Amino acid sequence: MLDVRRLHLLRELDRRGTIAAVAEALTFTASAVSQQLSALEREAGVALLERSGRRVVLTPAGRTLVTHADAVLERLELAVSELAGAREGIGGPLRIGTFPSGGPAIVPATLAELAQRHPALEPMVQEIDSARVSDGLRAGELDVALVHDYDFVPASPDTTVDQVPLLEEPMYLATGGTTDSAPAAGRVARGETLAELLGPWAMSPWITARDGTTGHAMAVRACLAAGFQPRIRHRVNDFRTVLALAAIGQGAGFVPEMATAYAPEDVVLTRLPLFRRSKIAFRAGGGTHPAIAAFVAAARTAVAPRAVPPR
Amino acid sequence: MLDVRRLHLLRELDRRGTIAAVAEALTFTASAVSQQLSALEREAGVALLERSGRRVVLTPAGRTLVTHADAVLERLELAVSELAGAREGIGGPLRIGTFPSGGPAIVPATLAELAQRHPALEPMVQEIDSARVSDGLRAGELDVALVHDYDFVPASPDTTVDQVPLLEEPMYLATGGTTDSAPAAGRVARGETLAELLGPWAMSPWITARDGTTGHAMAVRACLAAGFQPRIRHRVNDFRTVLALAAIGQGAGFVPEMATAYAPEDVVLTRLPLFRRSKIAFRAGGGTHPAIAAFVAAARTAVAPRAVPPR
DNA sequence: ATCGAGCATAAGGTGAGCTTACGCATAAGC
DNA sequence: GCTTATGCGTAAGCTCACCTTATGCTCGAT
Repeated sequence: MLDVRRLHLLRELDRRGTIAAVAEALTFTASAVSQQLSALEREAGVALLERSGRRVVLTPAGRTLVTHADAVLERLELAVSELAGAREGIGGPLRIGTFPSGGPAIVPATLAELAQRHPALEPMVQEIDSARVSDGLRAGELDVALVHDYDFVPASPDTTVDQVPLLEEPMYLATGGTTDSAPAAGRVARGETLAELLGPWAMSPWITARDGTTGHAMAVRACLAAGFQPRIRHRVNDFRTVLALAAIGQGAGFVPEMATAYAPEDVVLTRLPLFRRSKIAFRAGGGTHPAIAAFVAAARTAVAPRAVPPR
Repeated sequence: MLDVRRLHLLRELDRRGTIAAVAEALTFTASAVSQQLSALEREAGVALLERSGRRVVLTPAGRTLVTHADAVLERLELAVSELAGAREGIGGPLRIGTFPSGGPAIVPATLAELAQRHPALEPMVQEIDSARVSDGLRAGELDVALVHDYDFVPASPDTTVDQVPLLEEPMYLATGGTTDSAPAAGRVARGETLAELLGPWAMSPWITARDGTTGHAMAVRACLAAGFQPRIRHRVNDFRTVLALAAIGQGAGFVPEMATAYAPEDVVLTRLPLFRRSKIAFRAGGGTHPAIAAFVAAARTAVAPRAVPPR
């Protein structure tokens, strides 16, 4: 019988790319991982990896074996969830990951709701980039996470992670009355196309999230879709800072609806036909875990009435 | 993560009923199994077994966990099969179980076919009662097995074992010309009902397979369906012996079509609307294993043209 | 050319998991 | 009713699988 712990290592190798990274993620030495993968190859009787430069890559046989590993581990996760359901009461630690802007807006309300319903639960919140969430979930550093994606930035499909929708917010264009190169017209009416709404700000400086984030990618691609390449002047992730900068005429930026509550008086907000979708992610098979189900329910209550209705 | 080896033990406990039986089957001591199951309960955080007299029975949580164990182990079996497919060439030992009457008829022809196609394969044949086949497969003592069932004796469904049909044979009634209480009529025409065909022999002595076999159960139930309780005089499994006894007027018996090739001259054979279905069984998920697929193909060739056409 | 990253192997320590030994409870047998 | 056998659990000890440390090799980058 194939050793499932070793299959787990192979799966992580497929995801993370190097033995060293797998070892680091699972707090082993690289030597231990290398030895176990060698043992797995012996069990399998087929070459699963081959060296490529100073790294290793999976052979076709190795990659198909990873798909089986995914299936096995998902089923084990489901079993764990059902066992947790069989234990009476919901309690213990729950490791929650959240994208940074979820911190002030969604998380506190959710945790308050959760604490009221399940006092024995010990939530542990940790900010984490959406891109690193799936690694964190698989490594067991997280049990559940708030993530989001935007139009123009499709989330990469990942069979090891399940997601349920939580919130769908329109994005707003934040601009100031006295922007360097602002058009003459002030507020623009709703309902027009993205190109029409963003076009007037084509020559304006822009405020986006930092490079490498999905927010940054969204901003650039939205502007490209509107027909121009944005000149990015400021790169900040915090939406309150974005709003403050826009208010003093330092450029145009995108903010989600949630952040508009913090908008200064003199910022001009234009609703865009562009959406940010917040979701709750957890390990595939973990949806039936009572603590995770409780978190989902609490989050939905906390963001109500703006929540996406449960399927 | 739940330990899959322990889940395997739990599954075997569910199937075999006692820890001692599991230990015996997997060549452990009962103590080792007991300790591992205790550890599994600790992992699970829920009671999985409880004592009942001097045995243990699974709790509801334990039973649902077994269904997950089945799924996980099936997927692992599938993974092993695909790995074997990735290895070039088919070779190594193949442990084959067969019901006793399959020995002379099907097995040699299949093995000859198999040896011709895959000389590196080392088939190992072992007679085994159909009732014990699924235990043998799960314990790894067998890789593939010839089994059969009869009308009136439904095979118990078992999700851990997959089966493919091989052969469907009519059963024949074997009688002698001078049976103690034979009816006047000799050979009976085909196509009549079971009651009409068996009825004349209601008062005859009968020759059936030994108690506790499916062949015995089939005989009794067929006679009951025909409206009488058979008086069983001889209990032998070997169909050639059944035919010889019937020929000398010692009673009526059932034989499958395959056995009719060995019928003595003076035995009377009557085709019955009653069938024996031979199948090939293997561990769930093992159907894609190249050696098993090769065995199935060879067996089909060997029994052609009487084989059930592949689906 | 030098250095660092990444992987593999050798050698050694340690804990998980096995066996043996024993005790207890229950069911069966006389 | 007492004895016996069966089945399970715990205690103690041993062994080997698996991890760490140490070392070397290869490849790519500066």
